[in-house]
Amino acid sequence: MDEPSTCKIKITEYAKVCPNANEQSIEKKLVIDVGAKENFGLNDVLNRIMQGDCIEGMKKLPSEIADMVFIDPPYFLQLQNKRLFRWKDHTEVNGVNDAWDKFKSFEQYDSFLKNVLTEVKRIMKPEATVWITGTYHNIHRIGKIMLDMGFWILNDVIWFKKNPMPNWLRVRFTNATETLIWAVKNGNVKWYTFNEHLARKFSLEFTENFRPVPEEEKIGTNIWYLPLCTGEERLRDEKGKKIHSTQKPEGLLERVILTSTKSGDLVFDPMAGTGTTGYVASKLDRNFIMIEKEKKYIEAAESRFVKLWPRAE
Amino acid sequence: MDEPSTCKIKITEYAKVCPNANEQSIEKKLVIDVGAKENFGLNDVLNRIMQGDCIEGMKKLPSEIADMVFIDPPYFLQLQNKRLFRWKDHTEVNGVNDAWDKFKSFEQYDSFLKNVLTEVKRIMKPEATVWITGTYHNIHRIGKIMLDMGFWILNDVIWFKKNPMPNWLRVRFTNATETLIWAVKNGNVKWYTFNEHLARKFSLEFTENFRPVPEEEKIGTNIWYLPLCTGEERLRDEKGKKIHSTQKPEGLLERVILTSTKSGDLVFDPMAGTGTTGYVASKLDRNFIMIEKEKKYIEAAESRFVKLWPRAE
DNA sequence: CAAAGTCCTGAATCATATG
DNA sequence: ACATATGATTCAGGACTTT
Repeated sequence: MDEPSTCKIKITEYAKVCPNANEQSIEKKLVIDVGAKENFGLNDVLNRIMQGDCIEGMKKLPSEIADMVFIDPPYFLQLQNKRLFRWKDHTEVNGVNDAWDKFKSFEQYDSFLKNVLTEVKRIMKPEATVWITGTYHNIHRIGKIMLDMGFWILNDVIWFKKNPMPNWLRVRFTNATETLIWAVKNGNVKWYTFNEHLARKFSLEFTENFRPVPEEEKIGTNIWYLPLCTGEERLRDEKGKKIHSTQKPEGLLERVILTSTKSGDLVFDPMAGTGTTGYVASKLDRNFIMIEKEKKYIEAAESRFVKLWPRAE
Repeated sequence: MDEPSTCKIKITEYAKVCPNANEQSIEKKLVIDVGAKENFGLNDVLNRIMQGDCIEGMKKLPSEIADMVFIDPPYFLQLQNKRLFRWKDHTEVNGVNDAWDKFKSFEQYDSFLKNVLTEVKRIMKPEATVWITGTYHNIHRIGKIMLDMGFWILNDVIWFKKNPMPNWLRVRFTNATETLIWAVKNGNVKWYTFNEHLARKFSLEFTENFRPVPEEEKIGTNIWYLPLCTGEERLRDEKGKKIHSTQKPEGLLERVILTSTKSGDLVFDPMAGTGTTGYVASKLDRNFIMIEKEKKYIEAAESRFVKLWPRAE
């Protein structure tokens, strides 16, 4: 809209930050090891992915640098190693079974999230906002921790999935939603960014496909109607296997970023996975800093940026 | 559907339970004081409202009697009075400001809810389910407590309000949802009641508002699209002032009761307010036990039952 | 080439019975 | 406590295949 682009980084600007950038090494330069320095300045990490533990990485970052933080933590699904088959074709449902989603106890999970949120709070600018995703497995634990830490919740935003996996044993409602908590550091923060006209647009996008919407009805509600991450967008390996079991759709990040940041803002993601947050941020003229531990996810993220950013001359 | 009506209580049956029932005193007999006895048997309280403190009342009830429990607790909106008026009900400055929603701290709120849930768990039959409502102010605290207590969450159900109060200051998304947690006592419970065909029906109503009605029913997703409690349904005093600031719509209780109970089941509500739970349960051929402290709410509830139940001969 | 049909799969705490 | 077999059929979106 009418926000000025203050510090947009594309490859030419990016090269200034990373002076040794060249055509052959661009993929390397996107990534910086968390252990590379004692502490990182903003220019060390701007529009880069820090490879390593997120707590360690965050502790090395300056305070009050991020305009918005997006956190997609492990959900701690506790699937109990049960296997679920589709009767029709005897195929097995490929659920989340990653090591990073396993915790020994609620206490351990809570402790991890509290440590994350403590550093996140420090890294946030005074007027910054934070988004965090979850389902009923984890979102309540997170919300409770945030309230206890003084975070002030602005909204619960409901992601209503267009194409959820149906509950075909019919023992529950089909779980078609995820919840995003949107919050500021405390109740005194008033000047955070909220682009209300875009919130309206996203809220009514699906309604308007089906019927005319009266003007008075055009409010930006806290429900987003979006499909899962599938098709071309889903990152897969040579064998066609999905690289990350819970890759978020770009559309979700677009909504998060467009409603809660301005052009040129700095978006921080401490658990980046395949880098959807920074990738979308960059496409939308925002800057980013991301942290991710697993190499295979980082490599997938790199492949996205290589396509996005033209090579340096 | 095809469930037999096992122990439906209308006024004639009710008179058997309360042998001194007669035309003049029916309204009194609906209510029983929590202090009336040391302990209550099922027949003492079946289809009656216990007047008094809910913890005290629950402690006097037998174990494992309820097939389903519905809890509409205080939401604890009071942290910073300035913000409240934006978020609750139709009135602008005159939102929820009731004594029952005031707690001194998160700890006090948590403690209250934990005590409630401890008794609720005891009162639930082994295969019973429990519903509890909230917004982002309180639902996360409740969810966390429930998980810690071993409750096993089946679903988050999102009540998407047809007519939420618009956020006219445009500083947040319009908060158009409330969340209901639906749970069993622990993860081993498998034979709880879930009427999947009705879940589908309710889910379809959402769809109907946004697109042409499909030929076949959709899956039963965890989103319900319902208006707030307004109009005729809203209980008001002589001056037209609403009696309860957060009266739940009957449609919400219909969905809760129809999807998770069978005809003849016993529904328990420890914080009954104006008695919507028992009123709807009774209309749907379920039995109820309710507890409520405030006399003005109980009188409003009585007025509903007087209309519902014909006088005894 | 368009249209229609097939196949696969998704953050899922999805059941029961028999060894 | 595991592991395995059985049972009996959900849906939207997208990629792919066939007509």
